[in-house]
This record gives sequence, structure tokens and C-alpha cells, in this order.
Amino acid sequence: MQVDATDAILASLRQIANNDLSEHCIREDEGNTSAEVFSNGNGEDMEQAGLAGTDLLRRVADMLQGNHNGSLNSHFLQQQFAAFKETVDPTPVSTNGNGLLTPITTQLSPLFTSTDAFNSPEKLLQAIMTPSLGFLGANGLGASNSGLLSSPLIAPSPTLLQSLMNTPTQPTASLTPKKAENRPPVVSQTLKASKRRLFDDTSRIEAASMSGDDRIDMNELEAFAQTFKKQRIKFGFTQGDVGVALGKRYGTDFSQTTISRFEALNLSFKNMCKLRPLLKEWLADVEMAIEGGATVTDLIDKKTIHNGNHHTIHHVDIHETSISNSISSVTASSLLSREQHVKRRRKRTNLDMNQRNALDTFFALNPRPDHDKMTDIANSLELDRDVVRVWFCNRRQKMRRVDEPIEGEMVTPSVSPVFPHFSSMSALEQIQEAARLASCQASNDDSDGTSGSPDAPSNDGCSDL
DNA sequence: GATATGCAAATGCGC
DNA sequence: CGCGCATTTGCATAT
Repeated sequence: MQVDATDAILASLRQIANNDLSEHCIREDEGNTSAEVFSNGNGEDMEQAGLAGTDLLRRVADMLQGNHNGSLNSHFLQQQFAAFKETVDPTPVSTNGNGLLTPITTQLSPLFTSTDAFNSPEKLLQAIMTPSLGFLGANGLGASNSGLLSSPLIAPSPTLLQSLMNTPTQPTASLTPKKAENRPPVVSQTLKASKRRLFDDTSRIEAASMSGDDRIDMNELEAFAQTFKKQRIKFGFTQGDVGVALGKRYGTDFSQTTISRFEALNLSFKNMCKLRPLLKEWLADVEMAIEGGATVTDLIDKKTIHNGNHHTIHHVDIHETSISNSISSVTASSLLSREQHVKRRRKRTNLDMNQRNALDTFFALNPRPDHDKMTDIANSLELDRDVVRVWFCNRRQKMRRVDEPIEGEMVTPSVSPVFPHFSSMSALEQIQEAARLASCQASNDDSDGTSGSPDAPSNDGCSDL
């Protein structure tokens, strides 16, 4: 009776702890090694394992069981353990291209000066469960702030454990409009996927599949970015300068961010192609001007001051851009020489805390308000209706993004059972009420109603007024 | 002070 | 017009 799953886990943990980790490759796809250890793990027996000092272990076992359809999996345990070890000693970790952890020769961190710290499963588990180690993060969520956990590579571990804890998951943390200090090291898969870098595989394929003339030489693109940066620095322009200069020139300026991303090839392929001719032209002009004796400050000033006038700054015929790409030819010279009714991008609205909170609240009430309601909301928040509309669109988009990856059960009562009484109110009343709520919760930093998570802490203090 | 980056506004396009 | 979805772009802030 006592040779039950708990013992088995103990034994296995001990074994794992004792063995060098390198023997237990943490490969995702081959759960061989000692998988048999738990093959007899009949879950029920665990309930009565009253072994002293195994409480933690049991908890983990329970969690494991709960999380793995009743079948304990030593491979999984090993992962946890390995992750833990890596947490304590981040250095040797490495991932191969496939995102799989590769075997490592372990080395204990100064914190755990001897292997003893791992020899006992109790210790091990205790360590895992110890908040100060950041393994579970504050609140049992996987937010690892501890300096120990600075390596992003160990992130999966807290996450897994978190799921073990069966805590309401909030994987992306992207929902919180917090200052970026508590940012978890790992971005959600979806978010990651949505970001396209120039030289990722997709782009390569994309570029390679372009036909004949349209084909853009990736190397050239890369080279240009490099040259551009070099020249830019040589002449003494900042990224911001360039952005502004482009604005004067093409009517639509770019931020320092964009220039930075261009130089670092951190834009999509298409985007790079679009920007390149502009930058190329600008650079050519600058080079010419400098050659002609102009100083950089001259150029900057000129570009900064020139505003609503006719921009005679240039007239370069850079039509030998060698790339008769549709994008490239259009953008450059044509816009200016016509009229400059260049549709300027709306300045990015910066919603203040109250507006955010209010919108969040509205969203919780109703993620897709109709035209009138939208207008009411906009008015009540002194925002452009369009801004509000876009906000809702983006918010829905975000919600989908966040929810989807968590396949299976999503406890998203998106429509708002949280505030049932609202449904009987008029739009205006709802707005007023929501505004009250928003201001109520303005001080607490939750503001993350997206997941519709049941915990809704903001609810307490305010809902009844 | 300049640059890099996370999150999310704003845009564009097809429906 | 408005939506969903993908993408581009920039504010705020970290580095």
C-alpha cells in the first residue's frame, strides 16, 4: 500500500535529483528515460499517503495528476526539475533552433552550494514552491521578477507550474497597462508570431518567390540598411532627425522607432521595401548637400523649419532605384510634386488612466457597442468617436488573440455577468455608472478586465455605488 | 542623449 | 458603414 505513486514520485525525484541532468535530456519529443517509474501510478492511492514530509510532494503529485489526465509522467516531472535546476543556474541552458532545450551539464548556483539541496525531493519541491525563489511568481502566477530568473529561457517552468496550480491563467500579461517593469520574459506565442522581422523565414520565402524584376535582393536590402546607418551616423544625424526629415520631404514623417527598426531590419519585408526608396533618396540628397558644403545642422534646421511651404529641397531623379517595385516607384517623388494632401497618420492617441479604465469597464459590459452607444461613450470620455471605435476593434482583436491559444475551456464571460444589473440600464446610465466604476478602480492597477477573469477584484469596493 | 523595445493605436484590405 | 484580421507605426520607457 505504501509503495504507491507517492513513493514512486519520491523515488523518481530523488533519482532525478541525484543523477546528472545531462542523462535526462529535456527533449520535448522523447519521453523515454525513466517513464516506467510511474507506470504503476494509480492515482487513488495517493490520497491516503500520509507520509511525513511529503505534503508538498503530494500537492505536486495532485497537481500533476490533475493536469495530466490522471497519468503521471516522469518526463514531465523531469522537465519541471530540469527547469528548476536551470532556474537556479541559468548559465548552461541553451536552446536549439527548434526551441527545445538541449541537454546541459548542470552546475549549481551559489545559492545551492551543493547537490544536497536537490537530493531531497522535499527540498526540491519546497524550493519550487518557495515564492521568494520566484518560481511560482507572486500570487502563484508566473511572473518571475527575482533576479535569479532573469533568463528568459527558464520561463516555461513557472508557466507550467502555474498551470499545475490550476490558477486562472493570464499568460500574456499584455493586458495590463502597467509600466514595463514586471514584464514577463516570454511573450505569448501569438504575439510573437504576429511580429515579423525582415529576415525571418517567411520573408525569405516571400522574397525568393518574387519573380524576375520584382525580386529584391535581400542582401542588398541588408547592405543598404547597414550603409544607411553608417552614413547617417557619419553625418551626425540621429534616427529622430531622419524621421523628421522624411516628414518634411514626403509629408508623412516617421518616428525614431521606425528608423531604428529599419536599420535593425526589424520591419517586415514589405515594409522594408516600402521605406527603402525614401531613405535612399534622402541619403543621396544629404550626401550631395554635404559635398556641396552644407553642414548637418543646416540640413536639419532646414528640414525642421520648412513646413507648409513648397519643398524645393530636392528634385532627384532616383528612378534608377534598380527595383521597379511597384511600391518603390510610387511613394517617393510623386507624392510631393503633386499636392501634399498626403493623408497624415492620425497622431497616436494616448489614453489616460481614467479613459482606459472606463473603456475597460464598457468593454466588460458590452464588447461591441452599437453606433449610438459608441458615440455616447466617446462623448463621455471626450474622445473622438473613431478613436473609441478603433479601441473596441483592437480590444476585440486582442481578446481573440489572448483567448485562442488557450484552447479548451475559456472562461470568458465576455458579455459581462460581472455587472448583470447593467443590462437594465439605459446607455447613458450605463456610461455614468461605468464612469463611476472606472474612477473607483482608477487607483488599483488591475485594469485588465480582458480575460473576464472571475477574480475581478475591482468589483468589491465599487460595484455598489 | 541616442537607440531599442513592449504594447497598442491606427491603417489597409477584403467582406 | 462597420467588422475582422493583418500590418504598420509610434508613444513611453527600458537600455
